[in-house]
Amino acid sequence: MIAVSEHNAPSDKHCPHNAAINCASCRLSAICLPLALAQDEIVQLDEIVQRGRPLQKGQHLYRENDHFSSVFAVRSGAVKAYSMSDSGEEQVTGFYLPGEILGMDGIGHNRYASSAVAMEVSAICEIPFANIEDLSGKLPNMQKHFFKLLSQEIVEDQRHITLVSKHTAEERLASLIVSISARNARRNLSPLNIRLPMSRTDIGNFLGLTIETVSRVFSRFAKQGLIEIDKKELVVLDIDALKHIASLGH
Amino acid sequence: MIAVSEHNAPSDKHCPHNAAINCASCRLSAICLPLALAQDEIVQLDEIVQRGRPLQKGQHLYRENDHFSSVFAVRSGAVKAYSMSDSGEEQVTGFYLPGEILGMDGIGHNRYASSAVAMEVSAICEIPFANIEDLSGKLPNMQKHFFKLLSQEIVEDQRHITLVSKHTAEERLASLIVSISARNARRNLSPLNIRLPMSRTDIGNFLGLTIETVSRVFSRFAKQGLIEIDKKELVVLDIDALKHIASLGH
DNA sequence: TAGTTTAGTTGACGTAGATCAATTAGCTAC
DNA sequence: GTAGCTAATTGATCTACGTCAACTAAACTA
Repeated sequence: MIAVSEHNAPSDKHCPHNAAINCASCRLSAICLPLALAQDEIVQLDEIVQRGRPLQKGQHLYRENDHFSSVFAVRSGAVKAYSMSDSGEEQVTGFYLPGEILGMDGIGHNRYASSAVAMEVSAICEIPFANIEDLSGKLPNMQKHFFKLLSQEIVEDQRHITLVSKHTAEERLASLIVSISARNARRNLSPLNIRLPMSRTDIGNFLGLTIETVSRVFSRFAKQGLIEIDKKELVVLDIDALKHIASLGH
Repeated sequence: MIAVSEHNAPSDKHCPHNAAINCASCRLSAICLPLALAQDEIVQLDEIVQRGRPLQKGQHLYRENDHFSSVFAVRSGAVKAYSMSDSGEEQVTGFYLPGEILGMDGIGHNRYASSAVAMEVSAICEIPFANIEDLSGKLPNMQKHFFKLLSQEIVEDQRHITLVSKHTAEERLASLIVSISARNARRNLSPLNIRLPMSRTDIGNFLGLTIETVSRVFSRFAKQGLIEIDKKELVVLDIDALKHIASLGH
């Protein structure tokens, strides 16, 4: 099936280190950090990127309150970020797919404001932030891009606030499906055949719903012929209807 | 009363332009942009800051989708940011008090993602972002500070997501009161005698509640002896109890 | 192969907060 | 002074989603 996340692809499974020897040759370069840089600048970025062993499912990339030192790019797999409130309940703050950057919440106070854990086997690029700051002083493109990245995360978080505070369960779930579909498309994966890397619990937590409500809404969408869903395998049958539901007012 | 917002102070009302001839002498310098800069760097910041006429209540600073060019610092008064969803409903995304920076949501796509409107007569400093980028290239302190500012806004937005998706009406409102109280304290205003610059409608919208629920919770807090409230005049009687409620789990 | 654990589904019922509606109190206009 | 507004409060009722509980089906293990 075309939509299976690429961490299952042989290349990643058998030689994860070779999957991207450098940023210039990485197949995510068009959507990841190199996006904003010129050829010779990518070389400089490349020198500071660290490519580690792949993370196993359940392994943490960093934990809330850890000393902040790096941001991370997902190369394959999927990562979940979550924070713990004073009262001990978990809040999933984001899902990160290949080409996406996480860890930027640590810049403000030199400590990560959230924990990040692999939801499946994942290859990760680590970029020490001190090096990013140096490079940003030298390369205006780099500085501009990071300002943009941070600002875009603000905008997304504000959209998410609207989603969870003003929208129904159906609108929230439709919105998540549409978002994942669009992010799949950006990576040249099928936007209609999706393997959800996260559990119902994570989805519910992220959307401010219970697992039961998530399950019921999935069932309702299936009954209406908008999707087919079997555990984590999701087939989108009517993306336009979902987009319409996602953009509905309350 | 000590807690009245300083836009009512004669100095601001009668000579708003003299209130801060430059950043170095501005009484908000300890909490605003100059915070992170050395003396000689503040001079450079000062050269790019534009201090305009005060905004009247209801006047806009910028509107959603306007071309992005500047970020703004509130010098006196209070500003509300809000965005309009596809479906036309308003979402209040933040309240900005003196010393606070807004407009950074525009960096990512060169258009403001929200509108900003004065909730009362407000003096505003405008800082063209192109100049900030230039200056950030030259002054590492400046670059670092802006990265931090952006990151902190991300962290705050994520806290707000938790607030509206996992907390009760009482916890949300207690949280807002505690936040405004703390921000008053930062400006050396009374943390217990507060003049709320925003309407019940704005509070409800910001917290994901209806105006009726906001009103009822205020009344309940008053009945419990935690606050006294008369329209926009709020006296905090038991800040510890409010902090406790604000940090409660769901 | 049965026994336990974990993720997900579905149903019955309860509740926090929304909705609808009536009332009050300032404010402006004339 | 009173008519018309708008912001806020308070009460009565409704409902979307949460809670509690029973059940199914993988997946793990011993």
